[in-house]
Amino acid sequence: MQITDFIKLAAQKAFTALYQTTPAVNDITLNETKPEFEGDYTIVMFAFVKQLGKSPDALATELGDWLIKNEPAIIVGFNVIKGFLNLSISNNYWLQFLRDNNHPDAGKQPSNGKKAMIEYSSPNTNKPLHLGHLRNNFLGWSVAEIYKASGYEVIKTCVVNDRGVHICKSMLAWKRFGNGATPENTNTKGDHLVGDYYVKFENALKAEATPVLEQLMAGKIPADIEETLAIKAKVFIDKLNDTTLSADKQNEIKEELKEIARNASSLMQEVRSMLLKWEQGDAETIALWQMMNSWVYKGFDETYQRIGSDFQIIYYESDTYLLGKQLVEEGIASGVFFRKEEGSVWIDLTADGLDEKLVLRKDGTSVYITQDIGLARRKYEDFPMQESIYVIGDEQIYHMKVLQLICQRLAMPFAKGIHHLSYGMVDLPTGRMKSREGTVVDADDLCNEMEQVAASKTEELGKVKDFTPEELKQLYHTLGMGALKFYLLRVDPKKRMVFNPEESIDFHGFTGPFVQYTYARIQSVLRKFGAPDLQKIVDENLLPLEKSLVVSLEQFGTVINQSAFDMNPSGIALYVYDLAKTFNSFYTEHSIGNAENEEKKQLRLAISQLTGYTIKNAMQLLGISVPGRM
RNA sequence: GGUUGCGUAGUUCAAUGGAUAGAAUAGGAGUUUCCUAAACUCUAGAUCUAGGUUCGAUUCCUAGCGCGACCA
Repeated sequence: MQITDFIKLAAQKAFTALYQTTPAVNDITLNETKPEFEGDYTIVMFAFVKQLGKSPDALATELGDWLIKNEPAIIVGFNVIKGFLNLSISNNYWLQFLRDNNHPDAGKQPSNGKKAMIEYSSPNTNKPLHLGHLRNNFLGWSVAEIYKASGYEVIKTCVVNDRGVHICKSMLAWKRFGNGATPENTNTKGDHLVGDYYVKFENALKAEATPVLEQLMAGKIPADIEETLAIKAKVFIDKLNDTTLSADKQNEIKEELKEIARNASSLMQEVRSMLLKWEQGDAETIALWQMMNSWVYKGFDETYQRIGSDFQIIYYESDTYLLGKQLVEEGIASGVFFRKEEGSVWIDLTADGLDEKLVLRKDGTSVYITQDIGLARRKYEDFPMQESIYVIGDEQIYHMKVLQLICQRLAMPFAKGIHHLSYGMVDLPTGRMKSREGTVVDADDLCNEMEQVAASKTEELGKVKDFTPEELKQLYHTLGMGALKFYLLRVDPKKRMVFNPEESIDFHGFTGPFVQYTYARIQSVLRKFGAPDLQKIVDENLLPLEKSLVVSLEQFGTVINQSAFDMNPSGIALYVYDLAKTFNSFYTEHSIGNAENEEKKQLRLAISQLTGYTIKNAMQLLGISVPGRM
């Protein structure tokens, strides 16, 4: 049991014994004691003052007295300051903790018998991965590791959006401008090659649509435009003549007209007919689609391997996009959905504060949510889990809310365990990434850059002369990825964040490499002095100076559980950085070699070793590896 | 327009309703006979505005301002 849980339970017993009232454990506020006060843990008394009709200080004193009398082995002293009860934990407890936990699995929790599925990454097959995907991947991987460490059986999954308009655009451009280009004959990574043709398509589309847009903006509707588009265009053109509109509104209208111009183009018509052919199973189209997707997958695999990402089950949208229709039919029968007169099918979510939501069009085709319902069911059939976590950007919060509600209405057993781990967009210091303006940061390029900077900074320091080329390559990879992952994971996922390229490759301060450095430093200590001999440490009074570090080490299990509960790796990053910092600070001033006596030396070695284990395990939860030397 | 998220040092991030709001970085001043100076020690600097709830509010509530997202 963690010491914090122990104290809370003890305090609960104390309340029962002293005041015949038993507060819930969660209502007892327990903090680490601030360094300027004496003690290890602090109970805040104010919450109980009113109910018990005593002053905070009187309560604290009575509680403290009871605790040292009834738990003398653990709680050995207390002081009361303005309603805060500061408790001192016995040195012997901490020493025993060091003895019991000095093993490589430090901090990991036993199995809780529950299963969780984590969906992350979920790329489109028309473009290479970019910075936003990296945040997604790192989050998904990390949360999976955190869940494992807190006792879950975890399965990682990925949903590949491999069909639809976007990939048809790349296919069409390749057919038109490709001249038989392949990844091999152009020496280009497959996902990048397909992405290049997507860009070529967009450029060609722009060239075709611009003159049309200019006419529309001038109030003219071209004669060869499709009728439905012409009607729509007229509506917006009329609005455009309204001079009282704000600049924002005018821009909105301009965007609408742009969309119309794009849709009116021959290129978009071809894309749509290509998608239709795909849906009808046209052999030539399918073959092209398979070939280009296979290029993309090969490219993705390379990137995934490099950034450390894998999946136990991969779902392809082309396999699953028809799922869900059956469930809609069943839902109509059971009254969850209703059919409107013109034939479309809806669900009424007004009782939950949302509106009515379409689940099947009047022509019987599905919408996104239909597929997602089907896939949710499929996932459960493949892996009956209690928790189903979706790592998806925060622009889909509404969509995910709807999905969960529908699953609940359909009485799916896992519905309550659906969590949307939403994360904010990654911005650049100059603003948001825009593909149209070419400011998107490519994942492969970024990884290259991180490793190069790691190399040049390391060489500057000149400490790696005895490394083999293979070791160096490995080290630069470890450091570069460590910096990148730590930088993206240290921020609360739900917040939008700024990615500053220069800051991300900084190796000082609150960074991955700082923690990696501390680990390497500890390994160096252990190489020099050997493993600690715990049996040699018998005097518990040696501990006080190093206690803050031991207290932090003991906290690791609590931090894991909290991070799992919040589905937020940033707590781990904060924790491991703080641990590394405390270690560095202490052992820069108090060297192990100069310890006053052998017992003290062994104690410091033991703390160093456990710190090493803990750093390694914590970093593993972030998907970051640590070098033995650097 | 409706729904929703976010506003904290110059900058990037913290703070289950708790003690004097923490870090990092940039700025200023120091520390290399000693296990890794990619380190350490000082120093200066912040809660968008107005109300409310509370013994106590960065946190909860209401309104406003600013930025974003989603929906039509």
